Amino acid sequence: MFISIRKNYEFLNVYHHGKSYANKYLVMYILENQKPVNRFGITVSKKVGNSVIRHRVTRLIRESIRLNEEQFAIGYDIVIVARNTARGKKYKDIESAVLHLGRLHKVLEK
RNA sequence: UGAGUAACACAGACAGCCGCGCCUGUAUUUCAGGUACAGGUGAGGAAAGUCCGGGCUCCACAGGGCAGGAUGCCGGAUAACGUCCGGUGGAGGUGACUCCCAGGAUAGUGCAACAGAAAAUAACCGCCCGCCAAUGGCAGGUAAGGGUGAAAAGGCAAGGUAAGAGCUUACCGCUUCCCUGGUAACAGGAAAGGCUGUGUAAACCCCAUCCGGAGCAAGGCCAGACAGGAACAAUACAGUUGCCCGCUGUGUUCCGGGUAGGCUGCUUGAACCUGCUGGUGACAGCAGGGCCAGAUAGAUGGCUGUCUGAUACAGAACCCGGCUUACAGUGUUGCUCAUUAU
RNA sequence: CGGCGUGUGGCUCAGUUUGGCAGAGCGCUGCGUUCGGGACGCAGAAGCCGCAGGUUCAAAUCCUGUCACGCCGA
Repeated sequence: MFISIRKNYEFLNVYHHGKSYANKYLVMYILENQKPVNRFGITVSKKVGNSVIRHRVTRLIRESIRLNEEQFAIGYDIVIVARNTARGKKYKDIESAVLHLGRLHKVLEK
């Protein structure tokens, strides 16, 4: 499993000093961390829905990262924020949104 | 067959591949731990809302009084409850059945808008009688009638009367007492009384019963970091809630500085399943069986295939008993009513 | 886990304590005024008081449940 960002100050650091791109379903913040690994964080706000819907979106994003982790360049902190429109979407939609944002950030190696 | 009513049950399943948390075992290693492999296990009927009750932990092993809060027909169940069961009374339904915060208004206080004479110690119109200056006025009697209102001073009939009136009587209602049945609420019956009083207690209140406070971020252990200064006070301050008493302890407040960790509590329980017994029932007892989540930014997911079609509400966070609310689609059983056939 | 508050015309708020008529300002519509507009004056419309049930003769107000939003503490 990938290494996750856990503490609130780490999230705030990425929000304040990182670069962001967004598409229809997701927002991706990215910041270089001078480490030999990537760290990922997932944020789903209460506006997206109730606990079951938020958890579902979190799982889809996590699965997308797990299956595509080797494509990412090394040495970044990456935070993915789900938007309201992400509720109820299928796995293929979320995966393509993640890969699209990765290409915008030019961190995908393929 | 149709309509209805009540009580339950399910909440997608199976197979393959790739992944996650926990436990156990084996191997390895830098050995309070990490990694790899194998096996086992892994969200709900409401996990939800947090509306009640309890366990557990700490605070004087938990005290007294006032205040405050909750409950409210009777009996029972339970660890406890505002929950449940069985009755009583009332309401709805042809019925099965369902619903009801259902104590006290002669303990006291308050309120009853508008209309109406009057909203609670009744005389506006009307009716009757008397007097006078007589198509009118004054004094008195009268609650049968009128109109107002949500509600009008027991209802209705007969007797009675100047006109009337529980003034008297029959029936009904109410109150008191007695008898019978029932643990009781209450029901049935008999007698007496006089209708001296309406409604509201989900108005204040009274009565009875119950309630100490805080909450797993409770509480305990380990490791680590830092820097102290000022003010107040033993008639003070804190520990526990609003207040007082009692008890215990010695600090409290402000400024500045530091603090991003780990372990435990953490799941064997007033539990669950099956059967028997007792009880109308809630429930209780006995026997047997197995262990059935324990995460800590938070574990159940993705893809493919089959099953007509795969879809509702919704995610444990210390635990348990209830209540309330949300919910696609199904299934089972009992009972009631209507129609038809035999 | 514990506690508090707010839902009323299109918008911002009173009224709830002590039950009986739903109000104010801005905005909107019409008329007047002005050469025209603004300002001003006059008149008017617009609300099942978040939802459901109950108590009461009568509920925005009292009681119960529920929904949404906001805030505070650990």
